[in-house]
Amino acid sequence: MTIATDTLRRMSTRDRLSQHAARLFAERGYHGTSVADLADALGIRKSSVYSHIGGKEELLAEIALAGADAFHAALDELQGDASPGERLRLAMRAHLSVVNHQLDVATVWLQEWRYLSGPARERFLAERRRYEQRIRTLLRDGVRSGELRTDLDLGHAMLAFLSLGNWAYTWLRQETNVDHAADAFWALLRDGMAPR
Amino acid sequence: MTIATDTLRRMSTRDRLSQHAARLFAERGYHGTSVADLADALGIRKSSVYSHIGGKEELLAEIALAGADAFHAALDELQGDASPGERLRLAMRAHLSVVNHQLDVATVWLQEWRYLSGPARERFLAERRRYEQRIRTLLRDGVRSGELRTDLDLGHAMLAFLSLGNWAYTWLRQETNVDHAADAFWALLRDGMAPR
DNA sequence: CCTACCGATCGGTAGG
DNA sequence: CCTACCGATCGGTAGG
Repeated sequence: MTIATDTLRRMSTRDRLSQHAARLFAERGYHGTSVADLADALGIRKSSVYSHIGGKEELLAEIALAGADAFHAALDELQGDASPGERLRLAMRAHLSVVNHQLDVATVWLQEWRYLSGPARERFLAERRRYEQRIRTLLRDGVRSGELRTDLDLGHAMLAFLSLGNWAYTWLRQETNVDHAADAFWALLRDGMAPR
Repeated sequence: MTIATDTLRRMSTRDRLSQHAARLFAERGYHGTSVADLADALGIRKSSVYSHIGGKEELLAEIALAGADAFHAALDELQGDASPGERLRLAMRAHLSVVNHQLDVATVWLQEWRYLSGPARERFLAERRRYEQRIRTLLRDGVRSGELRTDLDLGHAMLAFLSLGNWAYTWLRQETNVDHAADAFWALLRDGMAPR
């Protein structure tokens, strides 16, 4: 997400550090971004960055978990009274919306997390598994309601759903109408490419 | 692809260098892999690596273009006498087969290419566009044959097909039956998740 | 948030 | 493929 200059000025140095770190990790990769690059983005000395963080990997962990928060929060807002099929359409909208509006954080969540180690890595993987389970549950509910076929393989269906949602970080652009794209993707997954 | 030790011994140093570079770039990322890491993998000194390459980025370019070769070659082997719908099923098999059997090269092709610069980057992007066009043509042929719906959005359909194929590098494992997974994916894309 | 500094490592070259 | 070496940069610390 692009942040206006006056908004950045009002943010705390710590928050600006996270913003810039997400952007640079997404653009150049975690290993392609130095602490000096982060300091330059903030207009301070490299050593001063360590007044705000314990180490570089701490930033990576924070951003990866911010990605977890964003994707889970988007699912939380789904209408509980909509049909399961409808909720799946809205889930695709929610997912693509996070990818589009928080592309930096989403890119770290999708790609750079692999450089995490220790407990932060375990926490990340747990959040990702939980997200996958939530999508799987929505699909299962769709089968139960009769909107999806009874012989649907939930594992493959979940992988397909998330493949469409996740790979979007490679081609989504600011000007893309994400709701339109999400509806088209869900319609494709639901109805298939063959004539009905 | 895992290479047997005796096979590695029979390969030229240059070829072993490419093998190890693909593996390390895929595992640790391009910026997370040093020339010293490559030298260690070969059991030689860092400076000796430069007897074989002009620079680190040259290896990245070579591996990324090897990915292009692998994906295009897999498509080349498609049966021309099969129906377009059947060719799409085989194209998904071909794509997943490359991802599974050349996971290192595929990972560089899918992820690490973004650290390419200059002409190598342009060549990569041209190959990727050409690959996307080949998939799009297969889909168009499917519409023409009547196997796919006439109102199919070829852009979204191509993105969906490649999303399933590309994201597979994150979850495919050696023991996965890729032909089975590819057939399941293509059946899902063709018939959809809703009952027919 | 600064100056000053640390040992280790970076990609790469010279010359054999 | 080696020894020896280059200047630049790495993540990080001490002490103010």
